[in-house]
Amino acid sequence: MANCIVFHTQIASIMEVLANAAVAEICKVVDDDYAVFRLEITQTQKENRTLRKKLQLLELKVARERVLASPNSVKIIDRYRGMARGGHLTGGYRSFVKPAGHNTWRDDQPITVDEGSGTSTQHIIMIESAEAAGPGVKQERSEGEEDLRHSRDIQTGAVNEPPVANEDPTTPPVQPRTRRRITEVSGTPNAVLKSETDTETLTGLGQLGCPLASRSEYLLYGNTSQRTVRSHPYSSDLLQTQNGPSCSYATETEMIPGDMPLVLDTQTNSMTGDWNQYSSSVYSEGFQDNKGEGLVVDEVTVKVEGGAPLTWNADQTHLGEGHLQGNTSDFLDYRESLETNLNVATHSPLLAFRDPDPVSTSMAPSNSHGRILFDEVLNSNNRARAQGGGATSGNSKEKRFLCMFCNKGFSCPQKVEIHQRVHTGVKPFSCTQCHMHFAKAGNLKRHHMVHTGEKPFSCSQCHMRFAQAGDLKRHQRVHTGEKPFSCTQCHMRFTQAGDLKRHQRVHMGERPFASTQCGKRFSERRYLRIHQQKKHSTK
DNA sequence: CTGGGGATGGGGCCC
DNA sequence: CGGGCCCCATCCCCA
Repeated sequence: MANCIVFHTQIASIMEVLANAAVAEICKVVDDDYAVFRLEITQTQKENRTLRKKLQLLELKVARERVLASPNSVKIIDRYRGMARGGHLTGGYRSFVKPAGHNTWRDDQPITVDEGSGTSTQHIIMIESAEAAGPGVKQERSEGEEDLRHSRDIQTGAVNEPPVANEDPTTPPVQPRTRRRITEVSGTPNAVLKSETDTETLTGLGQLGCPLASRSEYLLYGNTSQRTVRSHPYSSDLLQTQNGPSCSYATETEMIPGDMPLVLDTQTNSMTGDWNQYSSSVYSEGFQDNKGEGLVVDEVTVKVEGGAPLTWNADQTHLGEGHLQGNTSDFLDYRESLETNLNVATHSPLLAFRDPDPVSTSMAPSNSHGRILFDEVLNSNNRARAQGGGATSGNSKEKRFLCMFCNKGFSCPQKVEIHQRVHTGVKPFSCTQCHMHFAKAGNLKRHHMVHTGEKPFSCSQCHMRFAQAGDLKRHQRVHTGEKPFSCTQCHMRFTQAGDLKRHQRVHMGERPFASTQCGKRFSERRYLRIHQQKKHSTK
């Protein structure tokens, strides 16, 4: 019995020793592998850092070479720079900026009053062809001395506080603080787009490493998104890291994507009513030139060639609900497209500094907008074709001017500028007799017939008259019986495409209009409206 | 739910 | 190059 006990004790001790040995072995193996793994990670990270630095150096070098080689090839021109230097920009010019369909106007919305004749707030960015090596964008500082002062103002201001105008210190910051009557803002030189980059405007570019493009083939036409950063409440953080007042670009190391403030988070307000915050920061240099003050514009005179000056009175603040119901969703759709299309987002003013992905943001040396655009253009052709709009080469009329929002190609920069109003919501042409605003002069002219009652198109088969030829054409299907739009799911045929589309909701069971109160959904907006009216009357 | 007209948005072409 | 115009698509509203 005693032997048996001793035997069991021995077995137990042996097993314990074996178990300990096994655990030790396992631990050793794990530790070894872990150490190796960590070592590999560390080495990879070091390699990445080294390569990144090399890449930056190379790009900087190429950029400088290009600046020396071709000083005139890329222009981002502020036609108002001269005004700013002359000290006449205390009020700035206003960008009449509104997201398409944003159905409320605020007094402080900046206003742009020009047609695509080269008198807009936007800038042109020329982009190198895909064949050219290295980044091909140079950006001309546009604010000039005004901007430098602005930068200093921000830098000396309190961190995380929005820029405050000096004109009226009694007014709370960010609130509209001045009311100005602006006239003849469109009287700026039309030749801006053709002007050459002078040497003065190159100041600071060497630091920026934003190169000039030679033999430019594609042009992106747009805004400088760094403005978004500057007007952002956190922008002072970014600005304070800059090397000099002439440089408004932060380098990659300065603008750590992961730590980057999400501009859109703030600007999301713009989608829910504070569009002005976005529009001012991105599109209105007047805003910048006024050190961030929110501006109130009472009245703007739009000079339209051959016509009487058109005025928009800010007191007529609201666009008609009916006119904008659809457009609101248009803008939201656009925003959604930006958010779901990273390629677009990288150069969108909305999202230019939003991307927290260090890879995408590090694409650009110094995070320069130009490089982002450059990268974008390299990929633009296929996408533009996919979007059905932008053939950028191979056409009889080469469309080498690209929209910076959707990459659609146009044959000349003015067309791009006009087209980009689709995205920016800029509507420089205002009706003198109502609140309506239009992106194109022709649309305003056409709209004018609403007020005059002019209906030059008369039906030959009935008494009906129409203001537009297309309306007459559409009407004549009533007489001809032509119903070119047929439902694929039933026998129904329609004279209008919209009728077919509306009808197809019957089959789809689509109910896109939901009540915000009870969530009940309707196939058409009017049913929702009726429902809400009923709810309202029962309260 | 359909028919039909009013009106705007926006691209393209022409002068 | 810029303006004007045409045209199509689309939305909206009312009957």
